[in-house]
Amino acid sequence: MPNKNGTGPRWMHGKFKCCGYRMTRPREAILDVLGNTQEHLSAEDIYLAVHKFYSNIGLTTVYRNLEMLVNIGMVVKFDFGEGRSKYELSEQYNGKGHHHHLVCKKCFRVIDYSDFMQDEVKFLKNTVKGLSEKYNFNITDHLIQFLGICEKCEKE
Amino acid sequence: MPNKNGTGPRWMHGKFKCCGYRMTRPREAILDVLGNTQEHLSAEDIYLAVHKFYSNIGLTTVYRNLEMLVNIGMVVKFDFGEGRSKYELSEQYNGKGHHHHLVCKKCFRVIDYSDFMQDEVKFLKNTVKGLSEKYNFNITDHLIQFLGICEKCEKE
DNA sequence: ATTACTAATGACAATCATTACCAATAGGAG
DNA sequence: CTCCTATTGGTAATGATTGTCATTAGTAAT
Repeated sequence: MPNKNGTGPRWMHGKFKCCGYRMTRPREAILDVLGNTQEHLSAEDIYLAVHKFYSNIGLTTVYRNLEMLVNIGMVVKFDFGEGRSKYELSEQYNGKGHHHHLVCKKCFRVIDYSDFMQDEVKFLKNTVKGLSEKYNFNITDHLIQFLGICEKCEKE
Repeated sequence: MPNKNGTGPRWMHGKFKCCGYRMTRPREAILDVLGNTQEHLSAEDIYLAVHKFYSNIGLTTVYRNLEMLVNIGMVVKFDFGEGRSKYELSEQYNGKGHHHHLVCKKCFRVIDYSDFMQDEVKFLKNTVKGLSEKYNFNITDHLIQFLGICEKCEKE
């Protein structure tokens, strides 16, 4: 599984070393799983996927590495209100680019969108600058999410 | 404590009946606590506050009622990444009006802001309409949050 | 007021995601 | 190849939230 069709985790061996981390099999496997899906995976989803190939990699290790990957900015952690976190590669690595989510409050289905970004950019530019100054707050990220009822749930 | 300085929970006796719910002491107390703070409270915070006045109200009841209040739209539940949810009265009731949050990733301090809303409104108008149509998604809410490092943590 | 019906409660146990611990293992610099 | 120490895996612990169930208390109708 590692390096499946050449897109494997060779990406960031460099990045890891820079940050003082070692490249290990669990890390390789976790990044591979995240790199080969369009879904938003939970820690357990990732554990199960990884487990098929390396049955000795433990859930604890998956959690630990996800935390580390979030810290160095390679992975983003989301809470869609399901009671467990979901993870995806950050926008430099995920092939989706900058996007946000539509979340169904009923079934928790998540739709990625990257439409209307010109409006968002305009809005953010002003707002981030203004808020940073007014509140002396070093803004590094934003979270934009639209909640509601998806097409399927609406019909029921 | 109920009806402290006249702002008590008489508000919504009507609302409750409409929805088929009964007005009970725990509900009154929970709404009172939420109505008399500017903080973002956890279920346990609320339990402790309520407990001072009515020591027989249980934590389970607090959870159950918060869930119900969220369902009927009187309370909003937030996840700021601390591992437990925070609650506040929804914007019709909280006296703050429409606002969003600046969240410190380090200490989890939360700053409410309601600045630059004209930019937000413009952005939302277009985007909500466009997304609803494109994805056949009935958008009822949005979540906008800015993350970063607060003034205090920046200094450390 | 009193009654009767059922929503709501409180105490406790159970669940489930996430973390802490610790002895054993394995990157990788030299 | 060796050594140092980051990393691991298994298990136990934690902590927020939810399920259970017998008891209590709103409230609509009498």
